[in-house]
Amino acid sequence: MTTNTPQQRITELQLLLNRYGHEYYVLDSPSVPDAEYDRLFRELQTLEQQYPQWVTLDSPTHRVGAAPLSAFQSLKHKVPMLSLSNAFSDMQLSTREQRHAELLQFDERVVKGLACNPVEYATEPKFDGLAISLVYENGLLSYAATRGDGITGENVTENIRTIRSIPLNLLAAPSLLEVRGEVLMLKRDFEQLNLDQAARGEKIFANPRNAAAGSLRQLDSRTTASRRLSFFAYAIAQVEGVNWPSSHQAEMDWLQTLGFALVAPALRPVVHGVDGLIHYYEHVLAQRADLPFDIDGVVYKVNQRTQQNELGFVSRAPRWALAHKFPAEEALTIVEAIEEQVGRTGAITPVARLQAVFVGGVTVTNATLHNEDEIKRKDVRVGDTVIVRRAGDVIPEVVSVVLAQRPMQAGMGTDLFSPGEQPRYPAYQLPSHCPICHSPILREAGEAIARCSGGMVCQAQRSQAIQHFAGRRMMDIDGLGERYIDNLVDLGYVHSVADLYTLKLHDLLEMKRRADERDGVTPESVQKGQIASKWAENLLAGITASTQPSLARLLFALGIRHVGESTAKTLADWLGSLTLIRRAPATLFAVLPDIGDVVAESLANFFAEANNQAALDALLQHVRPVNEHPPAASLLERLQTAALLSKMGIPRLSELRSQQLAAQVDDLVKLASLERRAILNLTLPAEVINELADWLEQAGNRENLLQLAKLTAEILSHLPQQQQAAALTGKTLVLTGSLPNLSREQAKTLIEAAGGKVASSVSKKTDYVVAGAEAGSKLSKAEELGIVILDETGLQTLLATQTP
DNA sequence: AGCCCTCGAGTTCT
DNA sequence: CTCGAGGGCT
Repeated sequence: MTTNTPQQRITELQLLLNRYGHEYYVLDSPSVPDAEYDRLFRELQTLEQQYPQWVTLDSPTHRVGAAPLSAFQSLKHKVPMLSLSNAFSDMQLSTREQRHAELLQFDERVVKGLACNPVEYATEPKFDGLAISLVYENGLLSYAATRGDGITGENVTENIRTIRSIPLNLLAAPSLLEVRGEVLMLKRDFEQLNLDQAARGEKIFANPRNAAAGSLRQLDSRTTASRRLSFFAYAIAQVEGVNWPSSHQAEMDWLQTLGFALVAPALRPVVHGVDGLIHYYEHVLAQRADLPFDIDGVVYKVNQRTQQNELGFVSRAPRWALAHKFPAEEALTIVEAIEEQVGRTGAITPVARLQAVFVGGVTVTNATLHNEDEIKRKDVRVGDTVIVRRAGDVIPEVVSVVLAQRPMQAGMGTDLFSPGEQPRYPAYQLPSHCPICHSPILREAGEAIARCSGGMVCQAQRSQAIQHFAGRRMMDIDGLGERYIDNLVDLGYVHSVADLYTLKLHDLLEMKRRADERDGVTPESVQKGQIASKWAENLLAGITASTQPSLARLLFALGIRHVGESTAKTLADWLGSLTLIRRAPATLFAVLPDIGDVVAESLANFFAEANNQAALDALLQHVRPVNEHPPAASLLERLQTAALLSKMGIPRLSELRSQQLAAQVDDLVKLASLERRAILNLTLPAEVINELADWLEQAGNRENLLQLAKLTAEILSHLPQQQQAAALTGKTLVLTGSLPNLSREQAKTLIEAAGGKVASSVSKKTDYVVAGAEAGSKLSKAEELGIVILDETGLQTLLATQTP
């Protein structure tokens, strides 16, 4: 061996070890014995310790992990990690057409969209692991992130570095490359890990997926390094510096030459037409158990990129790809009881308590039965043997009852009970009264869900209202978990959300002590007391930290029916202040975008309730929304008399007629004060006039109109004086494809800030379409309709233009 | 009147 | 994640 400088030797060892590692972990064909690898590895470690100045980021020694983090940082994806549409095959059905109905539909849509048959599809197994995005800059792994919600993930770079089958530097280096793939644990590594864990008396993982997730979520990457994780690439999200390969298959082949691990080519063939897809599905399903890793289905992608672009996206999923899931694993168990849960809105949900059964990788003991009709349809009874599965691989569900195994019923000659006795296995009956507060349970006509009528009288609803209030997306009160809320409510320390803000340290400690006593938990020692007081201090800090929410969060936190995160934001953005919102009539709410009659009524009803107003007053003693502002300038056009009139629910008053009417009585006050005679003189079709006159004479309508008029005048007077319209006031834009520098969210925020509206689909009313890379069908539609199409620069220019 | 999409609400387990 | 309901558009 030639002797050279330590620096040269370090580089040499790094290259060698990276090559051997690649052979071992990616190609699965090592060219040197493990002992030789270990020897070189130790030599490199020693040298690097002596000469830390020559250690590089991509050194294989970095794979042993770095110092622990205190938390993962969140990281915004440059290109969102989309999800795929799902299809299932119903194995119960006999003909191929019935079994694969959803798959056939997919192919049909693709064929139609491309005018090409048969279409060339790239296939691959659908790994049951964790989706990860890897970003390489000039060939070096610069960061790695989890999928998260698809927009924002967590920075797990340190942990990812320890995965041997992920190259730290690429064999050829585009200036930028973002690769998507799945981190998972091979079955054999999972089994070995559990053996090791058991030997050390540590926790056993339920399945490879959980083991992989648990390992990747370690804050101490040295732990991750000790677990054997694998990575398989399946997509490219960004490339710069070289041409983007022209097909999915070419992308994959290229990734392989760069050093990424892929599944064996036989498992990812390119097939033709729907027959090819079905054949591939059956083929993979048959060998599922023999694969070295868990999969939960297969994925089909239109192979040619030009065709992918042609098909584009529907909302968040590409139209050119489909995840075809295998039927979920099913298991038999017994229904031990059916109990009712009471939700935040009083919704009564029957839940089956099941004899514990292992299915789909976890032990299931509960399964929702959704509602009364669902139970009736499936006829689930206590004592029944049922088939359960994890729907969408997450939520357990009762598929059906095995009637043949239902214990014998009355009159069937059973020895279970004597003649004349009630049948022991009666059909399920929804209780008439709430199990918690005993208020009547009511079910509105046409609704699937029955609700407890107790409102805030019901302790279940009260404590869940508080839980909702404290939630992360609402007031975000740290340290206030479900159990503590229940205790605080049960023991009478908290009756409504405002009470949270007057809690004192000694209240919390006393509550804790009483709860422990009640539950028969004896406080063991002083130490335990310290833990409790630590918890109490944290909670108080969390409560204090929540006193300055945004208006939208506060509105969402109130838990008004039909008002979620997005509606709360609409209200906050358009109306701007709680003072206005809490006394607005339904019609004003209904004027806002995406708020119709039902939501508007729900809001008005909430604020019409004296108790709610009082609770809100109490809350405002402690909490102040920080970002209240005057109503949005663009509210003006929505408040024009004609717009309001068409929202008033006056029979026969269409939008057009509303405009005609508004032209004659330009103000609601005037209209409200008109005598019947005067109305009859208006120039509108006779039947409209009559209906209008009748409507005005009906109880309350005239008053409503006046109230609305007064409020409108008041709002108008609060609107910002400078009628300098923002650049995009009243314009509707549609975004399609991905923009080079702006995420969808950012673009949307900018457009809205300029007074524009972002719609999801192109129609005649669309003013501009902003198209980026991989723009889909929305672009072609825009072209058809002759709508102005902008790129990102065009959008920026437009935003910068101030129309007077 | 009917279709498509988005939003809200409910749920399980680690 | 999934269902159902509400809202907006054709």
